[in-house]
Amino acid sequence: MAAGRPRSFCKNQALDRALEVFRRKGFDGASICDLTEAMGINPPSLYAAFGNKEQLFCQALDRYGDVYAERRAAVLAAPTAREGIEALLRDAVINLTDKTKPSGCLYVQAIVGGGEHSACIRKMLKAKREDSERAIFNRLECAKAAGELPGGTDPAALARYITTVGQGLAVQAAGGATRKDLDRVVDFALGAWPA
Amino acid sequence: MAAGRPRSFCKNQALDRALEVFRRKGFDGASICDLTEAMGINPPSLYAAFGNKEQLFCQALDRYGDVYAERRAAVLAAPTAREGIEALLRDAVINLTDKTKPSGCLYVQAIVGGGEHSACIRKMLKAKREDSERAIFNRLECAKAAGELPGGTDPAALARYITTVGQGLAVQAAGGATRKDLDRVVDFALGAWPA
DNA sequence: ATGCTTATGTAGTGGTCACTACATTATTTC
DNA sequence: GAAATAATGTAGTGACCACTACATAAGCAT
Repeated sequence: MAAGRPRSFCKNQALDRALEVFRRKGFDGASICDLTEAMGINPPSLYAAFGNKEQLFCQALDRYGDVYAERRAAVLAAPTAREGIEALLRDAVINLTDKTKPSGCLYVQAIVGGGEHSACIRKMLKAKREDSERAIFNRLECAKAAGELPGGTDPAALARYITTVGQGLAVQAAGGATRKDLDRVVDFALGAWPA
Repeated sequence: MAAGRPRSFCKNQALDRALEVFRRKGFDGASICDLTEAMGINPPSLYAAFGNKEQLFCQALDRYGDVYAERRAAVLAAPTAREGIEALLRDAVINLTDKTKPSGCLYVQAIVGGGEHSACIRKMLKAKREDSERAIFNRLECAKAAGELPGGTDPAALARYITTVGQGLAVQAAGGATRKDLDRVVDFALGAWPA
């Protein structure tokens, strides 16, 4: 069994480059030419390594989601749920307004943008969205069990509210809002915390 | 001076059809063929009446914005700011989840989606966004003057928070959230109202 | 070294894109 | 009715799209 010529580029690094292009131009707006140029490879290498444009997008979404799932887990591990959620939103603001990258969130863009994605992409979007909301929900349920939340609080609804605020922040960032603007939004958003 | 052959279609109705296509497919995803088919006209008529694809999109955005500006003004006219804002968000939920139309908001989609729009489109998006936030801000300032809000409240920040929640709702709707889901989000969001 | 396997670079493929030339038709003005 | 004007339908235009055929290069096993 022979092993063949080795790949001359790092798959994850290429994915990160592709992700940036998708983030800046959207799925439809990003051409294979844009992508290959940013990734530093030629079309046949892209297709050999990633399948096609949709599958490349899926893999970029997957990687992007994994990276942020780690951060999410880290900030949610704060002593109290309230601190964890605040950290989550503050962290989101920082990421969304990071000037070294295109503003906004790839997930929000993919959900709202195109609209007619393939089944593979829709599935991935749904899964990652649910992962995120479930992580928040779990933290809240845990908090409720610990007596941090009033008895009447619905953790699922609160989780969805927090998710919605996060998505709103992503839209704001894409529209050019500053970090200061968004931090004040977070201040207000946390005012909804059940007392 | 002669007047020429009259246009055989209603410009506003054609704009509404175009708007629906853009809303469903996004700017990049909507082809001229998609548009002309939905509008019931041929390409030369489209170009003669609207200029080009970008200008058509601009005009669709303009019309869309005007329609919702009216609704906004109507609901914000409620006796108190708190009632007005609640009505605004409840109305948004209803519109965003209207099953007879593609879910979501064209503005949010345009802001978050593509990314590399022409100057004309970016200008329009910015203007409409500011119109919306200013309408909320004005209502809040008026409320503050009337003693409805605590002295320390920053109407600009509150207006941005409300706008952000509305944008988050649009993302949720685009992602398939139900009216019930979003109404519960609004319940929480209003919990942030300064006391 | 030779054969096997896999990645790479060059150079395209058909298809669709936004957009338009042109002849024709419909309407108003004179 | 004739001239002027403007919208319409047919049928394209070159450009760019996602994607690939093919010859070559680079590594491993023997």
